[in-house]
Amino acid sequence: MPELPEVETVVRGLRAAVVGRRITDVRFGKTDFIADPAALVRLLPGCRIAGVARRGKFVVLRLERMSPPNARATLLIHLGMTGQIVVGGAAAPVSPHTHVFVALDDGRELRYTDVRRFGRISLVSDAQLPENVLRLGPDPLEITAGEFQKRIGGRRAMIKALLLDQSVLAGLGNIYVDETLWRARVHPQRLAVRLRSQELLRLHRTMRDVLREAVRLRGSSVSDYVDAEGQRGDYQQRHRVYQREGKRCFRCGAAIRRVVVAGRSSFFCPRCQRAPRRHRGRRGVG
DNA sequence: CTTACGGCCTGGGTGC
DNA sequence: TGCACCCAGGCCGTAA
Repeated sequence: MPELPEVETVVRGLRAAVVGRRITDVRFGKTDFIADPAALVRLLPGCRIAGVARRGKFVVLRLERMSPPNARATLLIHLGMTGQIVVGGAAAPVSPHTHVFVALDDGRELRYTDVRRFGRISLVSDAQLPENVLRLGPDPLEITAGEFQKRIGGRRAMIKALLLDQSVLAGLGNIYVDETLWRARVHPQRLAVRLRSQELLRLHRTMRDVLREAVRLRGSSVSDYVDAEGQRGDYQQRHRVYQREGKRCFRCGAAIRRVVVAGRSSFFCPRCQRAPRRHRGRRGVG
C-alpha cells in the first residue's frame, strides 16, 4: 500500500532511471483508470522526461514536448493500493495486470501494473496543475511544528481522521498513521482539540521520525508494493501495531487491539494509547 | 465551513 | 471443487 515512503522510494528510483529519456511509444491494456488515454497516446511520444517528483502520494512526471517548443505537461500517477511502476528491459516478461507500457529511447520500458486498478493516471497542463495539487496539504516531511499545530490543533475531528486527510497533510496513509500514533502514545480516537500542545509536538516529531526511517528502509511491503527496480521494502519489519491485532505491544506487552476509525482498521495498544473518556467502557470486545 | 458516514471501484484471500 | 463475501485506500456525495 503505497504511502509517502513507498512513493518517495519509487520516485527516487524513477528519477535515476528515466530523467533525460525521451518517450518513443505508449501502449495500454485496460484504461478505465486513466483520465484520457487518447491524450497520452497523442501527446507523450516525443516528450522528454525532465524530472520526477513526489507530491503527497502522487508521482509527478514533468514532461517537455518538442512542439511547440518548451511546451510542458505533467503526468500525475497515483498508485492507489496496488499500483507499481517498474522500469526494465522492453523484452522482459510482462507481469499480470500490467496496463501501461511507456517505451523509452534507450530501449527500456516504463510499465504500470495495478491488480485492483484503484490507481489513477492523468496528464495535465501546467495551467491545470494547481487545481489538481492545490487541495493537497503540506508534506509531512516539510511541515514545521508550528504549522502542524496550526493545521491540526483546535479541530474537533479525531486525530486519526485528520492525519489521513490529504488536504490536511499529503502523504500519510493507514500504516504510517497507526505507527506514528503508537510511537507518540496517542489514541486514534482522541479529538485533536483535546490534544495538549506537548502531545501535538510529540506527534509532529514522531511522524517525521517514522517517515524518515521508513524512507531509509525503502518503504513497507505488506502486500505487493515494489519500487521502480522491482525490489520490496523493509519497513514492514519495523511495524509495531499495523496488522498486529491480538499480538503483544512491543513496549508494554498488552494485546494490540483493532477498532474502525474514519472507516479504516486502526491498530493501537490499549495501555500505551489511552482512550478518550467518552470511549472508555464501550470499546469492542474484540 | 466542519465532520461523519456510506457507497463505489476491483479482485485476492478466506471460509463454508 | 466452487462460490459468496469481506476487505483494502481514496474520493465523492450527502446529511447534520
